[in-house]
Amino acid sequence: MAGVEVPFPGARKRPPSQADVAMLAGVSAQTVSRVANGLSNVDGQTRERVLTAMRELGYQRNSAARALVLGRFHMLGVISFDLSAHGNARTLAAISRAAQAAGYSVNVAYAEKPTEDAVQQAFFQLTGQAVDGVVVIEAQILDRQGLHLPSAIPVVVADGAQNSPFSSVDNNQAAGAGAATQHLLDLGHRTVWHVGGPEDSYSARRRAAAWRGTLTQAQAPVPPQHSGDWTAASGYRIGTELAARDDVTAIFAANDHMALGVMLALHEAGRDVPTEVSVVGYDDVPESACFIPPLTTVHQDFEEIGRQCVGLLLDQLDAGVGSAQAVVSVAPRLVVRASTGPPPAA
Amino acid sequence: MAGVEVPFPGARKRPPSQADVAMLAGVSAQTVSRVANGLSNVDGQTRERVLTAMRELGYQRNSAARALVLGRFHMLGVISFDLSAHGNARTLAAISRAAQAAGYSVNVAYAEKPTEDAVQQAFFQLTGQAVDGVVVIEAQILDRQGLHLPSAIPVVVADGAQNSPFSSVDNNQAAGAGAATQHLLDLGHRTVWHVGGPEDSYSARRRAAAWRGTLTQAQAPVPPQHSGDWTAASGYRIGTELAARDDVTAIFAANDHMALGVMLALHEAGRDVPTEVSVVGYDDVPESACFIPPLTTVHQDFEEIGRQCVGLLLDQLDAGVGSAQAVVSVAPRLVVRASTGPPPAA
DNA sequence: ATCGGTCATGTTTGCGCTAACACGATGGAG
DNA sequence: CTCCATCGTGTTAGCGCAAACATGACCGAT
Repeated sequence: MAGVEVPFPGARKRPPSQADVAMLAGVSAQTVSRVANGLSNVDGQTRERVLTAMRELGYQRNSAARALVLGRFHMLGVISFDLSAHGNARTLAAISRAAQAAGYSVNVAYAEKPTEDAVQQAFFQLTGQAVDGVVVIEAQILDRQGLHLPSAIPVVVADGAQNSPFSSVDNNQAAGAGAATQHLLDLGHRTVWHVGGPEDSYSARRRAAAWRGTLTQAQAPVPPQHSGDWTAASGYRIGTELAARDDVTAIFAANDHMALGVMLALHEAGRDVPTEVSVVGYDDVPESACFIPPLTTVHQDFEEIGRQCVGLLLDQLDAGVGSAQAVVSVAPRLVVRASTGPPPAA
Repeated sequence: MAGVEVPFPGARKRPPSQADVAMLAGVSAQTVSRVANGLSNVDGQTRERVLTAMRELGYQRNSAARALVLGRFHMLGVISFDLSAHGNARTLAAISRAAQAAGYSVNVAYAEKPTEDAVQQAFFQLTGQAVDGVVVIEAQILDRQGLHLPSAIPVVVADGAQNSPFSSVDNNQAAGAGAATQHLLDLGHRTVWHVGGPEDSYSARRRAAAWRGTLTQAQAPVPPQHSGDWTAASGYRIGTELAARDDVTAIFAANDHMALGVMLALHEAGRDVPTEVSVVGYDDVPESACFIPPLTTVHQDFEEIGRQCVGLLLDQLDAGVGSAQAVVSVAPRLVVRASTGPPPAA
């Protein structure tokens, strides 16, 4: 009997607005706005009445109207190419969490292939959908300045090219890959073979470069590099070749899944891990501790990556887009398990 | 040197509006709107002039203003609990793809735990951020009607409870788990042991129920069920127990990662797969073909799930929220690999 | 008592867009 | 040659919100 407007099915075309709440609470719409925004200059009793009215009507701010008037959307865009890759999914989750904590939502645009066209399209989709900033996960081609950004929108690249014109956050891949290689050398291996990721991936390139650099610095011979496509199947294929060579005693794969494929190939060739061949991966996917044998690998802190991405983006938003370009590196950590050991006695 | 306005740093406070384009093209804002929406009743030459002006200014529709006036946001919300789980990440990717194809964006809300509070909060975040519909991935507690939805918003549940008040899309888990169990029985195993997922997961419950049902129907004894938490580590822990029992010759794990842990435990206990013990997983994660040995498992079509989710949501949007509740089931497929074989000769 | 200052609240305005309507020009039917 | 439908285009209004400004009540200091 009171003014309680029960939303019965089918009725109520539009959700309640500030005006509705204002009417019910007997105040002006502006006062409702002040309460909704938590401004201090509202009388305690008035605020209570407004809050009650809000609850009664189930009022929620219309974010479109709010965005329209503020010019800010409180939404971040994420462009990703392959969410079935563990690292990318984890990074997205972390970005989402960090954004949520900062009061932002995350809008995901999925680009099938990391071609320039696809990225361009994803950018349009996002800016068209009203985002305040964009994170690109594992961008491979963003160094091409050909990207025509519709407006001066902040962009942060996660695990992308380091020479890109954008701020970037990534794992210190050089440190991780270097530690992995050095670990094998320290065990006494004469050299380390590398199963790399795809050539067009900057992550893969940086891991390979660090592998090569570490070998060179240790004056170890640098074996020819093999390149897979991150999948276990490609690791298996390359592993088959490597298993056939007696002089291969240590293999560093650019990710855990390829390492898994390598180990299967070694197993089928009758070469034991780690007594005959040592294998190291990269990523520390949760199940790598249960590989046969448990895999020595490099652990990455995706949560930190996500936090940093969102942090940089919000910084740029506050400081204006022209602000300084930042490059943040997150330290990885070598996790030693049972897949590595000293080389067989020569 | 033409009128191409290059966005130089710091300049240009606000992006161009329809009015700006209209000015440049010498038409009214309404005509620009018509062109932007692809309406037919615009003269060819006029359209060209407008399009040229749009390109010159780099015009993009302001989706906030558009949403404000239309009451539609062209955005779908997705609530997810654990993106590091392979299936969830794949489902999200598929939803994103399908949504994009339908002209919708995807807003991801990450709920840490599938508690009612967290879901409620995620819902508020999404509806507050202006979405037209919501997909909940792997909801565990949505049967509680206690969920207080802010408005009559379409909701579809992917892989959640089947008795929920919402439309749902999921894998036909009964068929998949049944096929896995039957496969082992057909090979001659007297019975099949089950390593289940967490008790509060509907997916896990349904797989376990189908396993039990298949055994019962075949008049095979039903061994006690063990429950893990989807991780390889929990599979390993349970696998250690099972490996100690001589009467265990066939194990069906509720996902591939737990199967991996089980196989490691069997390996360490000196029990060979598949000659002594057969193992089947669920999910067909891409790397399961490279487990040692390659894993027999159940393949799920995540793309189809994503498509169906988006389809149902858009149907509800068009038909009104009161429309019929739909339950869609996507058929899984048993993939037989090297981890299963006949039991050892008794 | 008078004044400037503070506080709570109301009023006005416009963000960018599209639905609805208005209007003039054209064209075929009568 | 008139009439009305059609077509291309312009005009107006309002979506829900918050910034800017306006108002009036109250206060302590003079």
